[in-house]
Amino acid sequence: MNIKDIAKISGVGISTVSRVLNNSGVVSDTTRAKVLAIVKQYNYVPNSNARNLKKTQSNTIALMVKGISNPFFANMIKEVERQVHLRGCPLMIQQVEDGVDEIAAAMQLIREKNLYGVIFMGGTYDHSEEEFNQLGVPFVLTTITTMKDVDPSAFSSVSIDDVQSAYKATSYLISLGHRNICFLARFPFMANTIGNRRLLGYKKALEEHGIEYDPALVEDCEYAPSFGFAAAKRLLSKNLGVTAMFAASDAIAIGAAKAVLSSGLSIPGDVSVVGFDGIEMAEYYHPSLDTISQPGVEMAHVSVEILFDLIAGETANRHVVFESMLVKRGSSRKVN
Amino acid sequence: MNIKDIAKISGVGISTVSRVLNNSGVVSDTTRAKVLAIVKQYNYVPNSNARNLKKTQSNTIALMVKGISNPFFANMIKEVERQVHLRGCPLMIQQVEDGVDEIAAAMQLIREKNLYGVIFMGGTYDHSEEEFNQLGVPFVLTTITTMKDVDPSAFSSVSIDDVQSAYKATSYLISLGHRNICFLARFPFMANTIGNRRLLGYKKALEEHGIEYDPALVEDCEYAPSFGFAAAKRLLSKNLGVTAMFAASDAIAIGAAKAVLSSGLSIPGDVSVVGFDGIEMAEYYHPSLDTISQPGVEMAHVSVEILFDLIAGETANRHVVFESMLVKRGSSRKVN
DNA sequence: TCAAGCCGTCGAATCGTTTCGATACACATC
DNA sequence: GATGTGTATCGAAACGATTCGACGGCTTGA
Repeated sequence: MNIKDIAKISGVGISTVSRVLNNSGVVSDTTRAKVLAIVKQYNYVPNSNARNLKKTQSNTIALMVKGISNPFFANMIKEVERQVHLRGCPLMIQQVEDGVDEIAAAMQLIREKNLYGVIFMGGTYDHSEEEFNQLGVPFVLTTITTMKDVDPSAFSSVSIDDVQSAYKATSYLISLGHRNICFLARFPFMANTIGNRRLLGYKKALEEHGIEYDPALVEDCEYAPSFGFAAAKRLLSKNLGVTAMFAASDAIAIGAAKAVLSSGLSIPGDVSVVGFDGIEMAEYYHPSLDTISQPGVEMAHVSVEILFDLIAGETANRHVVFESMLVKRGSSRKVN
Repeated sequence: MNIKDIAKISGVGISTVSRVLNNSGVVSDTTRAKVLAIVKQYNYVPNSNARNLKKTQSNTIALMVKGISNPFFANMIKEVERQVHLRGCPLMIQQVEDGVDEIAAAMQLIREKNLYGVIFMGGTYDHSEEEFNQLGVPFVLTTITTMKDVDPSAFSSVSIDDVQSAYKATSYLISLGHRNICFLARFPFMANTIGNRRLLGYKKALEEHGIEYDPALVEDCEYAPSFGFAAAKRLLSKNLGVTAMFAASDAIAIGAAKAVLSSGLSIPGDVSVVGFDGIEMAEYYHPSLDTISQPGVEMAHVSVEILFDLIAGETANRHVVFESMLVKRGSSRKVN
């Protein structure tokens, strides 16, 4: 069943059917009604391959994401899918494995599928302005840090201020009287990752309060409970008198908390713990974990909004920086 | 840059380029090398809209899923994406909102995009054999229950035995001496959902051990911590002398555990808790939660495998039922 | 009455592939 | 030298949509 069949059955020309379906050009009301009836009757759906071929553009949006199963991302993906779907577009999701060039992967997809737009989510991008520009379709960087100094007018982005957020968390712990605060995050061998940016905030808070930075208090670990657990175990075994832990994700915090609790220490009695992200599980941990919460759903929502604005012809790139929120639930306490 | 350009630059015919790119037909080694060099030089990627149009079939796989952000699903989705990607196919993900007809949504996508195949993940399907058959492309049902009695030869599926798994968990708690065991799951107003199937197993275990089934011990709640928390609170307030809780998901179990712990009761001292799924967070909860673990990654893997077998021409449908595993970690204890 | 203008419609060309039938050449066979 | 058999290649016709230029018939005003 194709447009030709519909045309024949309706007794009109092919182009008339096309115009009815696309609401373009002029069609008399009677013809329109007639055609729509036939379309409905035969349950006809236009073939998007043909349509996209002719228009040299598809309505598909691609999401390039690092780590689909990360709960914070999963939540954002859900909202991205919902919003994109709401706008009548299919969503293609591609996971970017470590070591894969995200832009190159997206380029391939764009050329192959004539994509409508791309959302990049998570990770650190080592790309120049030209590489971004080569994409040739609208795109938005969501919760992404860039290694190279890219001119902000060359792309749109949605993020939080990682330095400031980590500063906030660390300052909070310091204000509670903590001095030996450790920091758990992932520090790959490159600059300006999320881990490094949060480390900057951590250091800044220490410095401002006259606390010397001790590298032994910083542990490298991936953003998952098992790694947080191991990292916290390593830290505790160093006997540095740690009274507080700040983790760069709730998943890490949960693992770290487990390490603390299973060592017979209490939270927040012996060790205070603050996480990052604001995932639901952290709230239902026992004790409920304090955290720096990111408005993931809004961030996803705005990302899609910006993308479709760009698609609609908006030329000015936008950079939306959301405010993170320190959520106090009871996994930290005052010491003296 | 299209195939015509490549042909012209290489000094060969269009069809020769096509044959080189598709490894079909005969092409001399020298010509092949020459063409491939040009393709590489110009970074040419065939337009899949044109290709799919001509072949009236795309290489795109669609995943229809209920609740992307559910951690158990998120983990499976990750593996599905990886496996599909590995086979060189793009993955389209569509979230199925409550009340939406999954098959109809898939149908639309199939017609529109000439899909290669579809994986349905999660939920309860109220569809007849004919409706499934109408899809017209290979498909696999993963962790899905069906309301209608569909002839098993009409579809492929990957699942665990929900009745047996719930039976296993309940029997375990009974063997530890528990009598007042409550059960938390979602019971929508329809038959044969996952919740209902697990309820069957729960009941069967009770019956076999001569324990009378008490509806007051069963609470309806969605598969998320907040609902588990609320449900457990409700239960505890009934003062039924509950000594054990069996939750139909780890997310529920985490919420329920929180309710128990924050009521001043201990786990497993006062109440034993057993979850379902085997997500990472449950292991790092404190105490680590016992659970019925499903091999999600393998299930995802096998789903993709079956799908591609079907695409490759396999005609026999397969039903793979995985074994669930009772994982004991310390959130249950013996009572007398 | 006729030219001008508008409305509604049509058909043909086009998008970038795949694929089938045709062709051109080299070489062996009789 | 005519015929047959491969091998390597080519061109043209699809696939199913969009869109532009053209056209027929109607109204309108001079």
